[in-house]
Amino acid sequence: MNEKTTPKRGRPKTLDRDQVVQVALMQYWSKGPTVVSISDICGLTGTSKPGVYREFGNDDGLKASVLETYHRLAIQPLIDILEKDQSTTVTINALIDFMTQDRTELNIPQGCLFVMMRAHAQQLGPSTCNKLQEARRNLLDTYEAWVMRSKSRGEFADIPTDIAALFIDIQHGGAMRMQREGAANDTIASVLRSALGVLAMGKRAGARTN
Amino acid sequence: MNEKTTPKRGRPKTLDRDQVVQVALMQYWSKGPTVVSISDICGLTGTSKPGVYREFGNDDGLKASVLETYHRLAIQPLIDILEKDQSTTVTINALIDFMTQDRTELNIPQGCLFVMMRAHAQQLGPSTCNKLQEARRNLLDTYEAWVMRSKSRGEFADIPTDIAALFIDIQHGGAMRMQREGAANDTIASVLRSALGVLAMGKRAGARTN
DNA sequence: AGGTTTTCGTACCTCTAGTTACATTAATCA
DNA sequence: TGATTAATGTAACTAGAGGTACGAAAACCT
Repeated sequence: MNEKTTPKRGRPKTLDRDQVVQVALMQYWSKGPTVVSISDICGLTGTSKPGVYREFGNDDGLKASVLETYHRLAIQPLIDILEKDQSTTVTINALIDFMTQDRTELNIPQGCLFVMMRAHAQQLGPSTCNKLQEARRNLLDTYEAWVMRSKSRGEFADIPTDIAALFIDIQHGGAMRMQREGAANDTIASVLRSALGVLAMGKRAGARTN
Repeated sequence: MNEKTTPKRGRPKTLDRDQVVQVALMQYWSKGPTVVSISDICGLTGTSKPGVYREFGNDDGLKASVLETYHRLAIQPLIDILEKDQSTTVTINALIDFMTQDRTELNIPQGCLFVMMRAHAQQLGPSTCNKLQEARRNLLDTYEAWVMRSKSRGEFADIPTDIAALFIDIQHGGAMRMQREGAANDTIASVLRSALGVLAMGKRAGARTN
């Protein structure tokens, strides 16, 4: 049910929801989610403010929609890498390659909108924050599932699963932030190799129990 | 020269610069540097807005002053740990202990103002950004110096110095962000042990050259 | 054609941020 | 006492943000 019914009554809609989301997405991603105003987006899309408010309710609604789209667009590929059943080291390398792609030649902004939004959560509305939490849980769960599969193959270091997931999350965030601040992708890749390299296999000297 | 001359001429100053900086510091630290307004700080310190502007020039000036104070207060101790000549593992443990102190019982906000400011750099003025860069270079240099000393003692893993410094920076930022988001200090410490543990000694299996 | 329905966009509102003009106050000096 | 100096704080201003009231427009149905 709830098929996109096409009621022919009334003035036809001209507002292009997807376009607004796309433009907002690129703006938030390239300039920061708290720096771009609704008016900016209206100007860039040629829509009116009431149009945007009719479609998304409010600022929070727009940002939440954008985040949803961003998840499909930029986070899912990362998840896909983790869910493909490959050896641990191959997956790690794929992750690194994915994170350190050359963004300029793909016309994609540097950094990660999800990571940026997390850092600006204080200035975001409740729906956006919910979606943020959701996305985070989703990612952490994916990390954990991957770690557990890796462990079952005996290919993973002796680190508690939840800790490992948080560790990966930190490296991802760090890489995205470095990229955003202009670091060379080679440099970022080196750091990631040093960091994620630990996860594969080897027993490490036990860390202090403290 | 330029001793704090105490000219008795004119109306005596009542504005307490240090108090304003302290209050602003705590506000920025606990609520985020871009969420607290000048008016808020005026309200909390009982000073007038023109008073603040006379003293700091503008928002940017106040934030820059706060960051300077924050550096002395919260970053220097971390630097001190690194500059104390101790074995690599002892230093690492000291770093972890320092980062995962219980903040609530010390009446110190969670997280790190410096890390937060970096994430909000787009919304900060030029002086603040300069001080931010400066502080970052200072930290990275300290990391590098420590790494080199560790290496010369043969106590450090086979990782390029600059990469190691960036790696440490990421772990620090990650830990501070986790703390801010409410993670338990024990959890954070576990992640840090897994992460920083790599730095000490052992030859690791060479990461892919790619 | 005239009513109905749905969307449109101009022009506004409110609120808060950063910032400043200016008259006032409180001290010293002559 | 009155001039000088240096600080004070009230009360504004400007700009831009999020958000909305409301009449016009564009389709349909009868």
